[in-house]
Amino acid sequence: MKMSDVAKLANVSPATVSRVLCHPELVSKETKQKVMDVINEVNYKPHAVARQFRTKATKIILVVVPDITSAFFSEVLRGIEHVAVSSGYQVILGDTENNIEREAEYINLLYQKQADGMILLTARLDKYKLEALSEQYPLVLACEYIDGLNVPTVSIDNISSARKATEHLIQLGHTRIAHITGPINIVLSRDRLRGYKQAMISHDLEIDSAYIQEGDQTFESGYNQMLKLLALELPPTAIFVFNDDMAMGVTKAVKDCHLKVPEDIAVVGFDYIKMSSIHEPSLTTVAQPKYEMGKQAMELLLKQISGEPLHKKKIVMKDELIIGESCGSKINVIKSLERI
Amino acid sequence: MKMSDVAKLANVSPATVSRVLCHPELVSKETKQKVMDVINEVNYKPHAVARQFRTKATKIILVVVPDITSAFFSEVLRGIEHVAVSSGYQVILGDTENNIEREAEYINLLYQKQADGMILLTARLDKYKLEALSEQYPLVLACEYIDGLNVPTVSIDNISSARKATEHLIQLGHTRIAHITGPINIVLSRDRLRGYKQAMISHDLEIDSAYIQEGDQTFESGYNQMLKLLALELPPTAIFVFNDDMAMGVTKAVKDCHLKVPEDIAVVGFDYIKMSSIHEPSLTTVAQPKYEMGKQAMELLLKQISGEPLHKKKIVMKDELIIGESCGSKINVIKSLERI
DNA sequence: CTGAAAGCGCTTACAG
DNA sequence: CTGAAAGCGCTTACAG
Repeated sequence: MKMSDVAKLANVSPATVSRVLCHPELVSKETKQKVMDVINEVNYKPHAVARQFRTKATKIILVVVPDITSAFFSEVLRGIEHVAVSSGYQVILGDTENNIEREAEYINLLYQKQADGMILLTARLDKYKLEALSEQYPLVLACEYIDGLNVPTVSIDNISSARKATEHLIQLGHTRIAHITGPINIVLSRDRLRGYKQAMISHDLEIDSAYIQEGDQTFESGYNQMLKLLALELPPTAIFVFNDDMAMGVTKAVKDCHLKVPEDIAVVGFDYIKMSSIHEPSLTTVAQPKYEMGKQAMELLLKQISGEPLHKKKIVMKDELIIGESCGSKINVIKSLERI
Repeated sequence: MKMSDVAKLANVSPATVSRVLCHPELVSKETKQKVMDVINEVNYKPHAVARQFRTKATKIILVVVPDITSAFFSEVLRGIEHVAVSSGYQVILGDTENNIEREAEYINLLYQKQADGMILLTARLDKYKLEALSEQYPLVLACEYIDGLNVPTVSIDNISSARKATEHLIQLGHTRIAHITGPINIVLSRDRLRGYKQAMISHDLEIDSAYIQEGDQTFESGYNQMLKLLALELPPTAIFVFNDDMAMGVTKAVKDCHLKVPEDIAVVGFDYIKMSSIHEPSLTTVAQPKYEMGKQAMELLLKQISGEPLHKKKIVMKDELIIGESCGSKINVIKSLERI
């Protein structure tokens, strides 16, 4: 059943059927009724691809994620999907499984006009390639970003949030504070490390390179890196960890060494994933507004698609230090005051 | 840049360019080379939608998920995506946020020929509607299913796995065994409840209706339902829980009542999500081969799309009882022997 | 307010 | 092995 069949049954031209569907305000009430009756009677559904082909708009956007099974990204994705669907867009999911080549492959979908725009939740590709791409197609970076890149981006200020997390430990009286970073080839890891260092330096605390270990984001690596730190001659009394998964691995390592969190070691994580409050002890951690970041990213993309000018290319979201039991402090929530 | 432009530059017809791209074996070596040179030089990418329109195949499949943020579904989804991408398909993500109407909306994408097929990870729609749909379009149910429905399905045998989980508790000597179900409008909940009852009856244990509580799958509801059970005059000594999220809520409730898992209450969960082994105590739980189920579902869908006859319409995957510390037993893994 | 006609960019059956 | 031509199902600028 196609549009011309509907037209015949309703005794109108295909153009009129199309107008009833796309621009009903251009059609007389009677004609509209007549056409709608036929459409409902035969349960006609317009052929989406034909429409896409004709209008040069797919109403599809592509979201590239480094790992869909991560509790963090799936929340962001949900925010994106929610806004997309309520704006009539569908979401193609691109899981790179942390593989840079797959990241590059998904970009082809844009060149092939399979999608009207793209949101990258991972930004490990070449800076200039991304910049060029962004000039040709609607593109938004979210969560991850690239320094000095002129592409619309939604993220938190990772440097300042890492600084605040570290300062929280300093304010509790700790001086031997370690840091487990994420993979150091990711900007997020470098920025959080920078925030940690800023806090240490501004409080005249020594940065001991043995206190800085690189993890790979997993529970296991948090566990292993913590064992290393505990084996030092002078182990740290507190640690700021790149993400909650590793922070949970850290507390496990502490327990396995017959020490206690927070009595012997204070721990701060990052992300405020669901498990961080269920975990025992519950984690003190930096919350990113995951769902909201997804929504903002999609809205930024929609603006680009519709050709609206962007007032702000960089949206910096507010983070929040959530105080759990893993540092032994009693305060409840320190909201970030900074805003850009 | 379109195909006819490439054709001009290469001094061939558009048909030949198309053949180079789609059926290179039909083109002479020299022509092929000449055309490929031009394609690379101008970086030509075929227009995906035009191709889809012409061939009546989108190379897109739709996956409908009740909740993308669930650790369980995101693993299944990853399995689907992996097979899809390596077969040249893209995945449109349909998150219903547990809303039946949104489930129905996504089905429209099939009627509008936006996708070549669909995998449903949720099956809450009308049975006959689904059966009719399955006759018209490639369709696979995975994880969830509908009794007596003649639609290709991938799942575990939930009744037998729930029976085994309950029997594990019985074998440890428990007689007062409770069960927290999932939302009872979902088949999975009803089937796991049935397995629980079968185990109790076949060991001549009384089924006390006060020992059966309905949860909503969340940590919080596991917590709340367990508090109810512990408030009974004669509380249970063991409990089989519909899923791991609720099982973690259960152990939290037990602790908050100054009791211990497994010493005072033994707990069995379901799903073997990542957290269940990190949790303390680690959970005894039923593992479903999540990733593998996703792969199988996609392969079943691909067969339907390519018109291959299906030997088996129902694929029943093996489950496995993972023994953690939450029941106090020492055995390691009881593999299910059943297979269909 | 409505219709006739063109055309979006490909692929493929047909002819040579 | 290659080309000319038709056509996939819509939408929209144009004419009336």
